[in-house]
This record gives sequence, structure tokens and C-alpha cells, in this order.
Amino acid sequence: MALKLYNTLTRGKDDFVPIDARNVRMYVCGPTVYDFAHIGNARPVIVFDVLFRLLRHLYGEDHVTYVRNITDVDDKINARAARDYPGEPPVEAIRHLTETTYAQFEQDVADLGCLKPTVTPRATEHIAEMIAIIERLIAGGFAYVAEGHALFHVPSMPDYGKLARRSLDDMLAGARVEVAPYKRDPMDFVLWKPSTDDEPGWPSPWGRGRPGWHIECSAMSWKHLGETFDIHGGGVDLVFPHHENEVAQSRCAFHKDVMANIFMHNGFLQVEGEKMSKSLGNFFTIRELLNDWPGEVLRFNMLKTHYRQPIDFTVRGLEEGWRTLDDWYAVAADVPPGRPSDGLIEALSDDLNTARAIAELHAVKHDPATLAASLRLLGFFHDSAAGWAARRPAADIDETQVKALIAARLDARKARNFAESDRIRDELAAMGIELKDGRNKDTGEIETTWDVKR
RNA sequence: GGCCACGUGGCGGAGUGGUGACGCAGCGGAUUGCAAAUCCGUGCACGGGGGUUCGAUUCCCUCCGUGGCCUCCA
Repeated sequence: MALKLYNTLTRGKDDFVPIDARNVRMYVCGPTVYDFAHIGNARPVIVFDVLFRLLRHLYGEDHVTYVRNITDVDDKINARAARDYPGEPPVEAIRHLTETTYAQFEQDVADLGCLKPTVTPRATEHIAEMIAIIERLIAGGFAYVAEGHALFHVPSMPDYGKLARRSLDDMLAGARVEVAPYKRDPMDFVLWKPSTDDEPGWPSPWGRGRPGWHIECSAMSWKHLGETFDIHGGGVDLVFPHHENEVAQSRCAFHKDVMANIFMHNGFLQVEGEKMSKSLGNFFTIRELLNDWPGEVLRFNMLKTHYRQPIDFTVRGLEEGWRTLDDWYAVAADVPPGRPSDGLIEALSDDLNTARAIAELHAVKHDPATLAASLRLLGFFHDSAAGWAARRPAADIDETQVKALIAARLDARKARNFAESDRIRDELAAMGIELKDGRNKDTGEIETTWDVKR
């Protein structure tokens, strides 16, 4: 069945046709790592991990290249590094800072069940490629140098604004920012800017400086995927100006009609119905949530909603997801996986419809081998059934006492003293213990198991 | 202000020009000494108002609401 993906460029679902089926190429804008990543950062990481897994399934594991970059130079990083590593030269200080924050991020996304991308390039290791692109742009008449800056001249590109569907007139009308005096046109954006001695900087034909935000993605996608590639992803907020400007840089530098054939953008995330922000006090890092919830619960919650819809992260939703995973783990985690369900592949092939995919999982619940394979394809089941069950928060419960009470209750039941039996069950219930009576298949004896109520 | 999304049952959340998935919760039944778990069954929705159509939740217009971008924030 054909894979269809919603393409921001065409505003519709396009059939996915790879440029080279032996090497399907995808680039996703990764985080700016100046601190712990928040749960909103986790959405594109998880969504595109599912796409990566689907592409590997469809084209073969060795025929997909997934690049997720790391922005390791920007003004927030520079400021944080100067604060935390005051004695160090700026370039070393930002490296120092981002080594730490990136290691944290890698741990976070691993805990969310994500595969490592094929390449995770750093901006600061691609300065030469950036300079090469800027030089091509200047040579082609698309960029100019002014007061130590290199700037992209937007009017030089006739169909600038095509991705975001904005006209230059609209943007100028809505502009609220003061225009720097050295810009030839108010829309021109920075490719390279000068650095002071206490800011990170690298030598360039235009003096010591550092890259503008957008150029790194053009440089890194070029280096690792080529002048054009298949899929470019990120959050919706990146459509403009980030991706629009990347497109402008790459297309004009390489004289191509497209940078990537398909642009995909995930929707935003809210927390308990409100925009997540530090001022509202509902700002959560991935690490904080991982302290309270298994990574697979966070992952499941992220996939319950189609990636282009806004998603609302709620405690209630997380609890519901945990219980669903409990069920699936119990029936399928220890079963040798068979083949993923056709319905699952079909749902994912329809613009990554993970909500429908989850409905398909419910439909195959009674086929554990299929369920197991399907869940693994989606990036679940990193644990055994027992290991998963043990991830429940350690309850403050005296097991010996519980077992004694259960034994006493069984005795009462055998004596048909149901009043006493029920009294003990209520007592345990008050302690948060839930009983399940069953019959041993071989002996016919009544056996009682117990669980901590949630 | 300009541009762009979205608004589905108690909750979450797909989808479609013509009997409205799926999950959770609820209700009824089977089972159980009673429960739990399990199984079977079941009620409940397409923001308001116009329009197109034989017929709209699905297409168009408008209003209301929410959110996003225009400020190097996924």
C-alpha cells in the first residue's frame, strides 16, 4: 500500500515517492540544547521516530537515513555558557555546556523509546559547509555583505514565501520589528553575523563571527543528505521563518526547485488545556515527567493524537494510557512477535495516523503475536511483562501482612464464613489492595492474587 | 492588526457527501458466596446561523470560541 504524507508545501496528502528507494532521506530539526528539554520538544522526536520506523519497515532498515541535528550555538546557549563556564574561551564554553545538555537529551529520548537517528550532527562542526553555502549565495547574487554581516536578500528569490504561503506585502504590513540599518530590504535575514571577543566566533571571509540560525540546517542537510532530499520535519512553529529561510538558502545555493520534497510539521502541545509556559507553572521537562511515568506511557500519550492536531497532555490521559499498556504488556510482552498487523501499517501509511493505528492494536488484542509485533514496530515493549509490572511506584505496603490477611480470608471462605471473608477484603481494600480470586487449573483450588489499586 | 489551523458523545480521539470508528468511564447480562478480573451486550456527539445538494458532521459563507505564526519557541 502506498505511503501518503501531508505536505506543507502542497497543503495536501501526497504520495510518497522517494528520490532513491535504496536511501530514503529525512532531516528533522532537533533541539537547541541550552537546558533540559521540555515535553513539547518530545513531540517531534517521537512522531518522527515513528516515521523513521515505518520507513525502515517499508524500505528496509539499511535504506533509510535519518538526520536530526543539534543546535549548539545560539544566543541562549552563548549566554548560559558564559554564565556557567566564565573562565573558558567562548567556543569551548558552549561545547562544554552542550556536551552536558545533549547527553541529557539523548538519555531522555532513549527513555521515550526512540531509535538513534543515523546522524546527529552539530552546528559547530559544520562551519565550513555554512561558509561554502554563503559564498555560493553571494556569488549567485542572492546574498551580500554589510558591516560584518552576510545577509540573504529576500527579493532575489521570486517564490520566497511559498512554503509558509505568505506574500512579502503581508509580512511587511504585519512587521513589528525594527529593521537593522544595514539591510537592503526589511525581510533580509542574517546568514552570518560578527562576534565580539567574548562571544563564540569562527574565522570567515567576512571576519570572525558566528552563523545565523537558519544556515546550519542547510549546511548539515547538504553534508549528510545531499542538495535535495525526501522529507524535512519539525514543529509547526518552524514553518516560518526557519524552514522558509532554509528553503531559500538551499534552493538558491544549489539552483534547485526544492530543498526537500515533503515538509511535515507537528502540532503544538498543551498541558491540562493550557499553553505550557513557565509563568503558568505548568512547564514540564521530559526528565521531570520520566520521574513519575514510564517513558512508554509518555510515548503512548503522544501517539494517541494525530501528529498534526494540537495535543493536550493531562494526568488523566497518562493514567488511562498506563492502564492500556498494562493490558497489552500482560498479554503480549513475553510472546514471540509475529508480523505487524496490516491494519497498523495501513493506518500509519495514511499520513502517520497513529490514533487509528492504536485502534488497530485494540482490534488485535486477542492475537498476542501480532499485537507484540505491532507494538514493537511502534517503539513499545522495551521490557518484559514482569519488568513492566514492577515499574509501578513502590507502594507503602507490608507484603507479609497482606499475605497473612489473604490466608486468613481463604480460611474464612473455606469455612463459608463470608462475613469475615468480606470484612478482610474490605480491610485490604482500605489499604489499597485489590484481590482477584481464581481457581488453579490443575488442582481446582481457589487461589487469590492481589494488586495495588491505582 | 495581517496570515493560518482547529472546535465530534461524560472524557480521550479517528473518519466520512447518504446506516457516526476505537479506547476509558457509565449502564445491563454472564461469571462469582459477594467482589475483582474476564466475556457478551448497550445508551450518549459532529460550536451557532445561513447556503450548495435529493441528502452535510463532511463542501461554501458568516459569527462565536480556542490555538499558532508574523518576535532566531517543537
